[in-house]
Amino acid sequence: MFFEVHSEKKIGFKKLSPNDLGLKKSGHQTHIGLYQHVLDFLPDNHVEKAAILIYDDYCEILNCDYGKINRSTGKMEAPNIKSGARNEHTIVNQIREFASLKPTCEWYLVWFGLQSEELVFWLISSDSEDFQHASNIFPTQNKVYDENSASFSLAIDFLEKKVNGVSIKLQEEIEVASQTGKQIKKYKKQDIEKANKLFKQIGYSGEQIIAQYLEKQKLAHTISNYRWMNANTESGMPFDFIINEGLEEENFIDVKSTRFDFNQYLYYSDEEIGFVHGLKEDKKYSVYRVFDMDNAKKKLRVCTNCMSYVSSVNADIADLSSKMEKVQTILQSIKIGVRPNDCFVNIQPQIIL
DNA sequence: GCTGGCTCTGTCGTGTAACC
DNA sequence: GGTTACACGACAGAGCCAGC
Repeated sequence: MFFEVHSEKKIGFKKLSPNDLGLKKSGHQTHIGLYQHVLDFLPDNHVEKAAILIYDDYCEILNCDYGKINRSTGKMEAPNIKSGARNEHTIVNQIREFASLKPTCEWYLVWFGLQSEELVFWLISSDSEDFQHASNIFPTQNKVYDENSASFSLAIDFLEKKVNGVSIKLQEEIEVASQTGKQIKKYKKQDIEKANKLFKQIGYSGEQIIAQYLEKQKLAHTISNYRWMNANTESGMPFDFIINEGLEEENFIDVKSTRFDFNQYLYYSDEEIGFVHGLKEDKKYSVYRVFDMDNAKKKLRVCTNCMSYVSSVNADIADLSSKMEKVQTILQSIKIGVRPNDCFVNIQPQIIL
């Protein structure tokens, strides 16, 4: 999701000096020096950018002050990223904090820009597995690699997997933000919009997978029939399928899909809670949780019996709504998130789809 | 292969601002 | 007013390359 290398197609690879790392007591360096011709799309004057720092399994979006030294000749050169104030959470300060924990290691930095003009910094310590990969990819230290270099495509391929792999937590947060509308400052509006689009695609793919699964069940006479509400157009109903298990018995199915693990939060609107709460006793409601959607083998767990949870939440919503009315305020819509393990009494073992 | 000039990068002295 | 932190930029040295 994050990974689209900037069209300048340059990657810098540098061994960091003790002064870069802030490890030399006599040094006063307040920046890490970078090389020219990488991040040339940024202005010469110092600008604050969002940057992703990756170090082993650590991945975080931090502030980064990028710029160049203004020489007396008027030339702008020697690009660098500044440390900022001591307590400021910047790329340089975080790199120096990691380096201070292993003062005997050698440290390397890989950096490049994304099409979104965000920056990526990959910090590597000489005692890490990443260092072995980096040594294979980059045969020469302290060099700028471009698309004509054999290392470039190798590096992009490895870094794409690395960035997408270690940024799972960030992507989970964005998936949540896309479903709830929650504003998180570090994510740009485009990221949320992309995640929202992706989430809708994943939601529809999940429903398609369940439609195929139910078709097989129907042929095996495990169920008598089913109806897919969104097969042609989005129905707007608070459920996705109705399954007929016997002549009269109806089971309302809501398919909740995620690229991540089973226990990622499920999100309900107050309308969905009201619908489930209002079901008659002869009707059933289940969530078909489709997870690991990024893998070739998607997984399913069927979750049933959430009436106790729904009754409690519905009462709380009604109570809150009533209290708001007392101060001439209406409760227009609510989104609630809950982990499947915390709201369903019966959760069936996983099925590989 | 050697030399000299140019470019690039890292180091660190110094001025300034912030803080106590 | 003294101390500390930070930013700026001069300068040294390494690396590169053209000319011989």
